[in-house]
Parts: sequence; C-alpha cells; structure tokens
Amino acid sequence: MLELSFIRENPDVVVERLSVKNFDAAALVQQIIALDAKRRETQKTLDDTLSQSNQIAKEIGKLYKIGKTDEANALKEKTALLKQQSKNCGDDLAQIEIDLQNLLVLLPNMPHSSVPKGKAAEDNEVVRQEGKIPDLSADAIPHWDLATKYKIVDFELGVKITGAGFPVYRGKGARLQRALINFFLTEGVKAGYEEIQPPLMVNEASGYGTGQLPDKEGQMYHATIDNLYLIPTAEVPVTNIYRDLIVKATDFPIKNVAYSNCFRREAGSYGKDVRGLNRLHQFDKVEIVQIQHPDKSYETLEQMVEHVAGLLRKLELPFRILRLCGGDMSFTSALTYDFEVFSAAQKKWLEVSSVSNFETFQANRMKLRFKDDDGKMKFAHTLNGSALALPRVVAALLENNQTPQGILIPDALKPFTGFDIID
RNA sequence: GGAGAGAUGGGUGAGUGGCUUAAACCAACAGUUUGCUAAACUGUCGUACUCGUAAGGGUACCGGGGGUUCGAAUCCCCCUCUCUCCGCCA
Repeated sequence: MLELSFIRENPDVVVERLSVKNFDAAALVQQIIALDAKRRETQKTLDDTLSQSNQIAKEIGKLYKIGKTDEANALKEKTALLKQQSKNCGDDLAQIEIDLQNLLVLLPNMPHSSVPKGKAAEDNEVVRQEGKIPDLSADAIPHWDLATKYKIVDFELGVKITGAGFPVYRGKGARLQRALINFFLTEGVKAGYEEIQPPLMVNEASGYGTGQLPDKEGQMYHATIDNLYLIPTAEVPVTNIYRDLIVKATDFPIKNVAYSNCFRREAGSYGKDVRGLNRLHQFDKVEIVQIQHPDKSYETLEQMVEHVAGLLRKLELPFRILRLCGGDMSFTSALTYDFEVFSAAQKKWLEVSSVSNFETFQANRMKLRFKDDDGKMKFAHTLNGSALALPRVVAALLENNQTPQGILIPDALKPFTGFDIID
C-alpha cells in the first residue's frame, strides 16, 4: 500500500511512475485525494464535537460534587444534541476511512526508476548470464523421464495419495531434496541470516499483511473449519513476524532464512509448462527475507541477488538474471530480479528465484516501523527472495548432469547428499 | 472438548463510575557530579489522526467489537487470545 501522505504531496509522481506498470492511476489518485480531504474535514468536526462534550461532562461532575444538582441536570440536556452529532460524525468518518482504504489497496507499488517499460515477459531485461550451457546429445532425456528411470520422483504415486502436483520423492530423490534444503539453509546461515522454522499455516491477518488476501485468495489452500491458510511461501509467516512492530534502527538489517513446504492451488494451469517438476501444488523452498533502512535497501537487494547467484554458481548451473519490466512485475514490488536456470533437455529457461524490494509497500500494510535518527517514525523497507525453490533446480540438475552412467552430483552438494551419482 | 482465572504503556504492576492528566518501580535516553566504570541526582520517556509557520492545542486508544451513562480502564453483552486443572494426543 502506498503511503497516503506521499500520494497527497506527489500525485503526479504516482501517476507517472505507475504508467511504467501500464497502470493508469490518474482518476484513482484524484478520488483518493478528494476523499482524504473529506476525511480530514470530518475528523476535525468530530474532534470539536467530542471536545465540547468532554468539557460539559467535566462541568457536570464538578457541579454534582458541590451539590448543584439542578444546574447539572440543566447541562445534561445540552449534551443530547452533541451526542447525536458525534455519533453521526463518527459513523461518517468510519465509512470514509473504509472507502479510502478500499481505494488505496487498488494502487500497485511504484516501480523503481531502473525498471524498464514493457508489457510482458519478453520485455524483461537480461542483466547478465553466467555458466556454461551443456551441449547434450539430441536424445537427452527430460527430467520427468529421468525421474522415472532412476525411480527418484514418482508422480503417479502422488496422484494416488493426493492428486496431480503432489509428487512423491523417494530414495536418492528424497535424499537430494534433503541435501538441497540443507545446503541452501547452510549457505544462508553462513551469509548471516537467522534461520527460522515458521508455521506452515497462517491466519487471516497474516494473509492480509503480505498481500495474499484479499485478492489472491484463490491461490491458497484454505482450511475452513479453523479458517487457516496453507502458506504459498515462507515469506508470509516470516515477514509477518514483523507485523505491528516498531523495530530499532540499530537492528537493521534484519535477516531471516527459512525453509518451508509451499502450497499453491495454481488454479487453471495446465499443459506442457506444468509437466514434471515445472509447476507443483506442493513444493519446497528456502526463502530469504530482509528488513532494512530505506536508505540501504537497494544496496541490500544487490547483496541478495549476489547471494542467489552464488548458490547457482556452486551448483554449477547456467543461469541468467532478468530485471523485470513494469508489465511483468508483481503488484507489490518496486524492483524485481528473476533468476532462471537453463534446463538443457527441455531447452528452456526455468524461473527458480525472484528477488524483490517492496520498499514501504508491505511495511505500510503491516505497520512495520522504526524510529529514524531524526526521531521520526518511518516505515521500514522489506525485501525477499527465493534462495532457492527446489523443483526446477532439481529439474535442471537432472537434465544438465545426465550421463550414460547416471546423474552426476555437483561437488558443492556432495557433502550434503552423501553420494556422487544417481544411478 | 469440559471447568475456572485472566488480558492495563518497552517490562513488572496499581487502579470497582468524576480526585487518572493511567500511580509506582524497572528498563531506556539526555544532562549534572566524579580519574574511568559504577552510583547518586535532575530531566525526558507511548501511538495514530488532526489544527497550527511555530510554540503549542484537540481527539482517540487500557486484548478486539458493541452497549449503558452527562461522564467508562472501571458496569453490561459478544468475540479473540493466554494461563491453571481435567479429557484426548506425537
């Protein structure tokens, strides 16, 4: 959510910036400013009315004490009107605030000045590409067939137990999962992140805090009896640690790393893009989250990008980094870098990480603040990124490292798997 | 799931209708004193909205929501959560 005071003072900037996201905010911004003026006017009236009532109530108290009951009773009659007025005014104000809030949540976050214009994925800017794309023979096997061949991921079994998109990992497949999780967490801890093991279910308030609710409700599994949601990412419980908090400026940067299962309904998706491990209802991901001072958040974003790049380098996977264009960015982000690994048998780039700076957009919604050096209360900046999501990393590892003897494990991972080859 | 007790500022905790402008203590911050540290003393010490160039005002907030009253932290109703005991349970 954008800050109201900023919109009020810089309406043109908001409209101009949001045009990069192909969002025409002119009319909305105007409505918000008009409604805000009305809110303040109503607030003033209400405060004045209540102030009068308070004055009279005090006087009545004094009169009773010195025994002037008649005068007190006379004053009481005067308060009836004030009471009715403040009731009406309070109701109006409450409605205005709801309306205002409903308008404010319609505005996406403003993209950073470095965000390229563009409509869709093909307009994203390739920042850089690293690693050698393996030259596989024409009969290279896609990961879903490798998974069956080596009996490491059983998709049909998952269908039997649960349904499509819930694969069963077994043998060295299961051990590879555990190794990757451990590797990613270990690297995160080495980089100074505090490890968190969050709940996998969250309440409504947390869903609102990070913006999954109300608009993306259909993306989450909902346990209706207890009104809890299965998390789509550890970002939700971890970022909500800091909901309604006033942190100390000296605590910055706050760094958390968390592994979790992630659950996504992925309503309406189908086709070859979702084959095998490419898209699942349940998957594993290690997430990094940082809370940072506004002056330092972009420096932090670069560090997080470098952290993710380091992971992919150690896994010896070819990858590229994209700066998302305005049209492809999420509603909440100010700047997002996507990481894609090359999956050599599918001959496709697969997204494995998305690293974003949300600036104050989430903090405003969550009321995450800190006291700055000038003594003023300000919203902190929040950032997060996947480091990393497992399924597509596994897909690329299987495809890229396939040999006639079996699938080779990269050196950095061997201490975690305890084996060198899947055969 | 059953029975009972609770929820007050960063923390402990007083407060049963107007004397509360939420006491007191602790923590924190600033200053004074002092070789340093410590201690002592003095002062500051919530958040949001709003009026004002400012100084400084106003309003709301004692878990959340409603109600009674001229006036509510205090009385009433609903909800949420926590604790204790019982039941169930890895």
